[in-house]
Amino acid sequence: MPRAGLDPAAVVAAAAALADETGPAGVTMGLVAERLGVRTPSLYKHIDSLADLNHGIAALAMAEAADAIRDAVAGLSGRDALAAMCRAFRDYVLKHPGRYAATTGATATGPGDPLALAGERVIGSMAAVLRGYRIEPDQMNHALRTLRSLLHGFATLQAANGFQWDADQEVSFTWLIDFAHRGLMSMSPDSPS
Amino acid sequence: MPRAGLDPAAVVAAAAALADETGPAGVTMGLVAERLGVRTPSLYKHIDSLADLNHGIAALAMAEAADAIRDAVAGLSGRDALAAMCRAFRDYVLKHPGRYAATTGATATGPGDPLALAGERVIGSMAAVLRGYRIEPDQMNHALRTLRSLLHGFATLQAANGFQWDADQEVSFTWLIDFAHRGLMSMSPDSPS
DNA sequence: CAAGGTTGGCTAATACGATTAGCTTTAAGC
DNA sequence: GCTTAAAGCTAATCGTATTAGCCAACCTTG
Repeated sequence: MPRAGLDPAAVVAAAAALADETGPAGVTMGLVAERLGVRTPSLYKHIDSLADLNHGIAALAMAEAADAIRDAVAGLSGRDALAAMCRAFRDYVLKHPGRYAATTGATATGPGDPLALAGERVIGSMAAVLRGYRIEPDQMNHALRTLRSLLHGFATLQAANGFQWDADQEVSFTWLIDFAHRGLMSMSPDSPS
Repeated sequence: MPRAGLDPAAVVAAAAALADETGPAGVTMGLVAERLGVRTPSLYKHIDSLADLNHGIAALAMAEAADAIRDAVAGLSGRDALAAMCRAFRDYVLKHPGRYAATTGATATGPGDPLALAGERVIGSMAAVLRGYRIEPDQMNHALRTLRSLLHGFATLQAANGFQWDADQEVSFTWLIDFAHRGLMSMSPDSPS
């Protein structure tokens, strides 16, 4: 019996692809194994458990999202950077709804956890964008959380088809970006109360 | 063997309580049955499946959230209404993280689905609050989606302990409300671009 | 190149949770 | 007091995660 040449990253990658196709609940050890041309128990040579596999998918998704955002905002600033970041994040989640869904509920085990590190990279790119707005330094964390909430919320709701009625979601997202831009502008210290 | 006097609502209520205590993954037919003093198969006299039970939990959570928001904004308008609504929603999710988590991923089966109806009630209260801002009628849907995304995102991230660093989350939420208020104000048609 | 140990795959077995089948008793209505 | 639908039970089935233990394939080292 020839070897399949697997490693943890390959298993996680196959599971992530499966998650995107079937949804997070469709990620089963049997299906992942089948896709890799291997029997189910063999997966345990590379991952600890299904929970561990989901954690790996979440870390992969967060890292890919961080890359997408970093690339999107490179060379941009101000409102252009904000818009590019929002779209990059939203596009990533729409393109990979299953693996991003794995991040909801996944909790980092510690500061060195790849999931935590990837999350830090996302936050870092967001912070760079926010530097284009005149936010007081001691309010930066609040602004980051708010922005992250806005994007996470929109992306997950849209990915889950949570928006029932059918006004164009692309127009809504453009509206959201405008709203965020104006809100951030008005939070600068010399803006009227 | 005396009867337990169950009905679908009682089963869903017990499951929802369990979800809050153990997380959504902890909701198992066996545990729900045990909590109701009944054997597992008996639950199937009241619900169709575990998926059906989760759907019921989601509908319950959405209905309770709708009630909380309705009560919170009663008699208020403008910025006060916005703040009260945001806090009511956030507080509800923090108080019932498990059952609210059931709404992510639950999808309404049709227009008459209780989950859809409860969602409409939430949207309705949000729309009432937004009427205090001068939003163009054809942009109301965009504003609703944006507001919902913001709240859903913040509440779920906080409930999942997704905010790693430890700046006071209450202060962050106050900042978020201020941000939303200013953003909405500036989206009025006579505001500068 | 041959020996030996480590790794990655396999089959078989176990455990647990969801679900179904079919029986029995309760309780509600006539 | 009967009849009957509903609500509970036990027993059985099935799918999925996980573990145990075996064997072949690769890598190392002489």
